[in-house]
Amino acid sequence: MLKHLTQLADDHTAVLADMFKLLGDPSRLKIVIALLDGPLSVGSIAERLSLSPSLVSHHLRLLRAARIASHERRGRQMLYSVHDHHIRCVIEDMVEHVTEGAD
Amino acid sequence: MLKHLTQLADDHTAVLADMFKLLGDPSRLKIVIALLDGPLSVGSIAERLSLSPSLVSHHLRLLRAARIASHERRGRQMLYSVHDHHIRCVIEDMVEHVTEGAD
DNA sequence: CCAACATATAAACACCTATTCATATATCGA
DNA sequence: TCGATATATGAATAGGTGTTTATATGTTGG
Repeated sequence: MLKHLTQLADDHTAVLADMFKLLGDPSRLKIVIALLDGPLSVGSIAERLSLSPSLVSHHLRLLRAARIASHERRGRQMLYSVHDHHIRCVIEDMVEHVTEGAD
Repeated sequence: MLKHLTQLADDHTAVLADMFKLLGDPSRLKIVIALLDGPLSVGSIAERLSLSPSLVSHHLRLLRAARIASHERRGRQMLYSVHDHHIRCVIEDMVEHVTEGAD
């Protein structure tokens, strides 16, 4: 178990940073937040967020590679979901940080 | 109060994304993690992480602007600290996501 | 005031990445 | 199988960004 964050090895922090970087793009963050509400197809995400299906697909591939999103085929479409609940915690904590910061 | 993350306006998610983007750089993330252990001067951060003081100063300016870090003068050096506790939560949650993902 | 130290700032560069456009793959209905 | 739909992939590009180098600002002690 990890007691102090300072014990993190360099390559671990690199992986961590990669995760944060993925959430650091507005389009991708919106996609993740949309997925938190429940599984969605590529097309419905694109429509909701006014993004091209191609762009959404690109982003989803990265999110999948980082285990942030998972996918499952449903007919001719792909249903994407958020892989685990920690992502929701991460985002909610950051929302609190931002809203508290607003004086 | 915010019930669902999907209620976030576009400009709010943009601010959120900016926060994540800041943690998305390895050097900056290491700086933040180092600061979680307690206040540090620019020079000591640079020494600890083997980064140039100039680079550390650059990053700290961005972290300050995002209210992730705060600073206070102590003699001729500046003591930097993490602004609030949510940042620690965010990072710890992400650590859990990453370590769980490793099968 | 002056030298030494600590931090900040500015410009420049190399690298990365988000987006678009075009094309490919895959699934279903007829 | 064929056309239509849904998603994925590849190349190309424009804009952004981390890092370095050089210089400036500010603080302490003499």
